[in-house]
Amino acid sequence: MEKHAADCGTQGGYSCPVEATIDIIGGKWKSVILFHLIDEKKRFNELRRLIPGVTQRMLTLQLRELERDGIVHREIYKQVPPKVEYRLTAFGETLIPIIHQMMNWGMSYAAKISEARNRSAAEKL
Amino acid sequence: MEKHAADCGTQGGYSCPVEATIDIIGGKWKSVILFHLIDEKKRFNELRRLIPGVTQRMLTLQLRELERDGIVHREIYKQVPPKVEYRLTAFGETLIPIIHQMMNWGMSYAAKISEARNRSAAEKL
DNA sequence: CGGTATCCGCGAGGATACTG
DNA sequence: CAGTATCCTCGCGGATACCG
Repeated sequence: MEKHAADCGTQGGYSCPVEATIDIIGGKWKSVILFHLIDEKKRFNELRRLIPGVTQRMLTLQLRELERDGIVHREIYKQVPPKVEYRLTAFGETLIPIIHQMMNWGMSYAAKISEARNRSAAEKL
Repeated sequence: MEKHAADCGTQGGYSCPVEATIDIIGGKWKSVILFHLIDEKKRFNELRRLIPGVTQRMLTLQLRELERDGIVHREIYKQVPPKVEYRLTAFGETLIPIIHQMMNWGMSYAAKISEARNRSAAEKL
């Protein structure tokens, strides 16, 4: 690693700072999970209900990755029936501004996307 | 579509606004491409050089998707040797705040990620 | 309730070669 | 220079079944 960081601030094996970020939140469901954890901690099946498209398996996997990366904390209550709560860690909370920005953008322009895609799909005929 | 938007502002077939956003910029290289297009338009091989990990094929594919979604514009100069420039559209520029936020986060915390991953990898032994 | 375990298809994405 | 075209692999992610 002798190169003097071409143009971005190269760190941690990424060629560009946004690459690191997308590596963390780029999973299919991660940003959505984080979105739902912003306000308050949630139980596993709560998240499942909040995210209609996700399967149990995928929710588990994505949560495990977020846990590994130090973004969410998994609290297990030793009782029957079991109870597990997920919440953002302090580190995870540093992502909130990004999620908020993504939420705002999505609310403003989600409609335009379907529009643009329909247009280009129509042109293909 | 009769449901009254559970909790997020449901639009365009997404259950959550951030889902729409990640659908646009969630591709493996899209956010990095956008990052490099923020300041000024770039030629194809310029982008290749700026993004060491990307293959020619993937760069093309990701650019085509961004073009389809109305995020980038592709300007072809009819000459030999060919010259093609990519730049953000006005719509694409609405994503700049998100990219900036991702860049800032990446610069601040990219190091912590490798750290967290190394730790959890070490625990697995 | 909150998960694993297993099987499997499909498509994202890499490698290589060729082209206008 | 800026792409297609083709082939191939790998692992994401769905479906289903079972467990503490």
